[in-house]
Amino acid sequence: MNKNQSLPWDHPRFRSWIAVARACQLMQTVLTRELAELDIKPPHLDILINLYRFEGISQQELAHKLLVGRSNMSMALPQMEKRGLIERRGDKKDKRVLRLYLTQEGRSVTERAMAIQTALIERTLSSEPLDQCMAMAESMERLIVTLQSEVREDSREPA
Amino acid sequence: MNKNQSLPWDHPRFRSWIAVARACQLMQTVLTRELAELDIKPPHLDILINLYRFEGISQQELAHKLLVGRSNMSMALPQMEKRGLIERRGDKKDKRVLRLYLTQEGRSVTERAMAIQTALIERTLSSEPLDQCMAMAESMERLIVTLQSEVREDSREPA
DNA sequence: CCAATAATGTTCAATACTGAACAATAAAGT
DNA sequence: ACTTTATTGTTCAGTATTGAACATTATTGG
Repeated sequence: MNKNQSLPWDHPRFRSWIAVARACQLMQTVLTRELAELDIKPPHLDILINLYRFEGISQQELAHKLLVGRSNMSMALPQMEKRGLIERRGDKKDKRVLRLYLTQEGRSVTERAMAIQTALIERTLSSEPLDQCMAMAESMERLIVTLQSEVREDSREPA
Repeated sequence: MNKNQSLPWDHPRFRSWIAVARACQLMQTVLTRELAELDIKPPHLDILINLYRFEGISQQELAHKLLVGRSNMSMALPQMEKRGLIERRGDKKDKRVLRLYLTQEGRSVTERAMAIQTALIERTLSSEPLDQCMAMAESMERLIVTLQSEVREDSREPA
């Protein structure tokens, strides 16, 4: 490895990505703080939002969407069920799978939490022109595809 | 909250940010996997890189740069010291502060890990035009400034 | 039908992160 | 000088995340 020439922070793409990662981390921090009034944390919000969009999803599918392990869901979901935010009902056809639903309370909390998150994002990104945001989104979508194929290279998840 | 009109995923900035967050998460997953051969994880790499750049930094300063709590460093650094990657020496002037240094081994591991990370980023971002990357970086820098001011609003960290 | 294989969710031990309470040291105010 | 306040790092209990081993149920191949 050379003296100075190849230091990572001299690579423009490296610097760019570090900025992305840092912004994400900060956004997470601020979001955590703002969600505190609803007494939920970002991981729970991610779950709620997915249940809001995809009623009756299974634990496995949910874990896959969130890029976390199944055991994660097995720990988190019973908590949320005890808090009355969600419900788990066994699938009629397949006794192995548990299908997930929001309760009335869960739906209400989710809507308030999404309002907070959306407001934070709109506020934070408001200074960036819309076409710049869109361009960024397209870049990120491409990255996601690339990275997902790498992830699936050695963990044999079907989709 | 309206029926359909104000669903978060209809907001372009919201969608953009979700993509950013997802890409970050995936990048982290892949990086974790690729760093496994050096037996370190991303949080340790972040520490190592900062020690590489800023020799003799204090634990407090390091925690601040990494956006984590001081207790985090108090847990992580002794481990890394036992592994022979870093050294902690008391400051001559101020007996409270511990200054951090890479060992020879630590420097070597850091260089190999940075090579892995840089390669991953270059490979993943290679399909994005450089000026697009730079534009993204500038957007992110602005976000970081905005978000940092929010973070400092109620945690009285000086800088 | 029955054995082997796969899929789904659970449990458990290990690891990581946080915030609050704490001990030691330094700086400021009197 | 010395009392008060601030700073630095540590400890601890609580929570989150992971991967491996496991139990239960489905599917597949004879």
